[in-house]
Amino acid sequence: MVDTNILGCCWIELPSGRWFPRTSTSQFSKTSRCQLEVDVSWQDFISHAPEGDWATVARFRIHSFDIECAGRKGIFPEANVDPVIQIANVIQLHGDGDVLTRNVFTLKSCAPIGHADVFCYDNEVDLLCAWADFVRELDPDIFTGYNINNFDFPYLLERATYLKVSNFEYLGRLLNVRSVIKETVTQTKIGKRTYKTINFEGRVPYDMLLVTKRDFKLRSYTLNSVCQEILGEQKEDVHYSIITDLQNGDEQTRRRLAVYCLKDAELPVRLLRRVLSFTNDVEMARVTGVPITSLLTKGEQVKVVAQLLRHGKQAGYFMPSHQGTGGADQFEGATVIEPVRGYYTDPIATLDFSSLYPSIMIAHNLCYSTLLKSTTAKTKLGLSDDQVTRTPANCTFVRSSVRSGLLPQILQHLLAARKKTKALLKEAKDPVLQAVLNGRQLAYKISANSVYGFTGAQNGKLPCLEISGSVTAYGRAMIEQTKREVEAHYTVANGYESDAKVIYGDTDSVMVNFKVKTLERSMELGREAAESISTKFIDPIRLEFEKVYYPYLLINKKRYAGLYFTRPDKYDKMDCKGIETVRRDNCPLVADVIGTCLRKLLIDRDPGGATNYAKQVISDLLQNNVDISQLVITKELTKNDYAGKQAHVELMKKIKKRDPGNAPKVGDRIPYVITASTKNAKAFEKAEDPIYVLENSIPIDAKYYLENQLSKPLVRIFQPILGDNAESILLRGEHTRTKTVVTSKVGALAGFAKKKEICLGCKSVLPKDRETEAVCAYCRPKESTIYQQELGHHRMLENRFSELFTECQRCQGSLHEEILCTSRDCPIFYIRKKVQMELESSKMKIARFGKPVLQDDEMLSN
DNA sequence: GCGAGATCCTAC
DNA sequence: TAAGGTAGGATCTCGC
Repeated sequence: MVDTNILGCCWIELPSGRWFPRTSTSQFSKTSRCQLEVDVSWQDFISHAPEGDWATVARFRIHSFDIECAGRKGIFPEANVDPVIQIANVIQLHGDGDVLTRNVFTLKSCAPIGHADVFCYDNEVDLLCAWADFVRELDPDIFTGYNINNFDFPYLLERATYLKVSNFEYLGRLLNVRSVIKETVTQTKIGKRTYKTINFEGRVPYDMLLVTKRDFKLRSYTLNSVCQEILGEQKEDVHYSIITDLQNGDEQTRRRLAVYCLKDAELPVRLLRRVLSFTNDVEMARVTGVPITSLLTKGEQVKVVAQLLRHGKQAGYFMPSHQGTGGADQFEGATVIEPVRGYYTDPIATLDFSSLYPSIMIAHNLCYSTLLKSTTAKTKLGLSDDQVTRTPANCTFVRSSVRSGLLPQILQHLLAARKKTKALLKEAKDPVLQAVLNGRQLAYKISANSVYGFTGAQNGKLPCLEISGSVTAYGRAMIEQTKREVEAHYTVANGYESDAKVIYGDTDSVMVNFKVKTLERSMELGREAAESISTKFIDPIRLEFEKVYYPYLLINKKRYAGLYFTRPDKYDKMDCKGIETVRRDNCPLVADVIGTCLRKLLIDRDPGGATNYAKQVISDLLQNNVDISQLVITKELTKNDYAGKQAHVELMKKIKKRDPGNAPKVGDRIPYVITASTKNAKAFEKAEDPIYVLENSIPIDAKYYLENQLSKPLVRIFQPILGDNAESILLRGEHTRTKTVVTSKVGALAGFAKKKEICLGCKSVLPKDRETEAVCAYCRPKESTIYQQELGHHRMLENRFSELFTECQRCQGSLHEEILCTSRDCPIFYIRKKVQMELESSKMKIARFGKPVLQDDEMLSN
């Protein structure tokens, strides 16, 4: 055996020519082989299905369910105390439009439901037993629901164990194998976290909460909010404290609960049908060779490891088991070209390296198995200069003529497979097949891109900073070279109309101002430049012309907006990068205003209209005419211990005391609004739960929203267009005068402040002895007219309220029941609440006019 | 008032 | 044995 460990980081060459890990045999059998075995076990029966066999995917049986438990006030349900009272089930075949079955298992009687079977049980043990039997008989391929991994499944299993329900836990397809909760406690730098995993041999738990969190960037991830965003429909949101009351009522209130529960089981199925994520995940599982569940519960690493194992085995390699060094040295990343900030009314062409990092790794044969670790390795192995490559990061790799690396092979396979899939996609007619192929080509792309990250993951399975550092170093050199080539070639001296200028670039792209007037010419030059510069790089590195921005607003590094053209005749979209419109850490008001202003500026090219609009919004804001749902800021709670004080963290602590059952946990996004308070109060002291604010009429700090939320983003987008007086135009003017704020029901002063009654006609303060009257002496002659006005206003509010009420009833699917919904994601909820308050106050105003006088016809009719 | 540091979220 | 990476803007708190 020849030890050549200088070649490669930890590989040993055996006489047979095969490559084995340097780790001992015992370690190998404990880790690598285990992984290989798991890799081809039953778990990914789907991922090993033949690649062309997409039709089988469409017939998987999906079982979606949702449980309700009777919790206690202020306490999150605990499985050894609070009973499971209902389980709703919805069954569907994947790819089918129609639901096969709907049913609900209830504790105690429940009135019949038109569209679902109802099974009632007198005791909980029978209910759970029957449900488990139902699952086994149904024999689903896929379990789904919303938050089933972290709530419904663990709760059911814990509850069944507590109640000693016999045989409940046999929920998988293997006889005699129980589904058990495995808890792993991990200590990260973020804090202590426990993960729960449950085995269901032969079935795939596919939690839609995990899917939406992974695939969509949303302000809120409640089922309600997600459905609103993705399906465009709301569901009612019943506060957990009401559920117990409904259960303790009669068969009608339990039916009410069952309908609610059924909806929660049905929505995940609809989500699944809409987002096609399962199809994509099946493809991803096939491409990478990872069980589908891992795609939701684990990170990017497992995919790369699985591919390394699969391809490595084929090529005769074994993967070494790496001991995490916990190293913390960072390596240098990509270059971001210093932007030439401004508003461009010339077309700006964008050139991109496609799949930059994968193509670098292929082009330079960067791999664990081609790295020369020591400086003497080259001479020791007798390699000549043209057999090795020295990277800009000062690392040496052997060329593919000596040995072709494993990573480049994997990447080539992925890129070639993607190309093939895209060609098939072009010819595909069937929409299901199109979706499958699109998912597959996407999986190939994502897979290829995560290989680089894997080599740079220091706490990962097999980090190799020589590779990742070299990749980024090549990238930096390439973007610089591209910039130089463009600016050197496209000059007046070379016969072009102007000297081209690279105004910005990030990692793998350059934005070029060719200083030409038309889209056509810019595209033509862009294509030409991409073509000619590509020839200066090694295969398969390619620079491509992708799009033209016209006009283009370049605010800062990683912050810009522009109209995106791929053809000269019509823009594809307005593209915003890094600007408030795409960020979730501000309130919707800011995102909407900035979005609208940008559209007015870039699409309509109407700066006047944009400023007027912005001024109007500022005026509305200061006059409290902006709906509270527009002012809700959400931020993610990312850890348990924070160094400094922050609004969302302090609010979380407040809610924990007030309503512990509803307290947010790490990983949740916390919604809050900023309320008016003492003058120099910090923002974290003024943050409050939007619903609490609404229910207690706490005034909003409009000034905060103007000064700390709206003003800077507005100035940033207007300044490049209007110049330095943008700020004075927008923020100082008649429209910024403030109106008095509504008084609060809570707070230190609320008990002392005595509201002075004013005349409903001229708004003058009424003298003390006439406070109960509606108008002052001066307005007395006009009293009838003023009354009519108030009445008209009151009626308008009544109509508005009844419209909103009907809308909520429609949402909850019933027109003759009380509305229980308190969804903090629903704008209608906020408006309904607000109109209700206004209606109350209007009623009181009208009462001040006294009893209607009978002679008045108008009043008689009321 | 200013700068450092923490934090969030995004671009690539 | 849980975990792709770095660059970077914006905002807020806190200490000076």
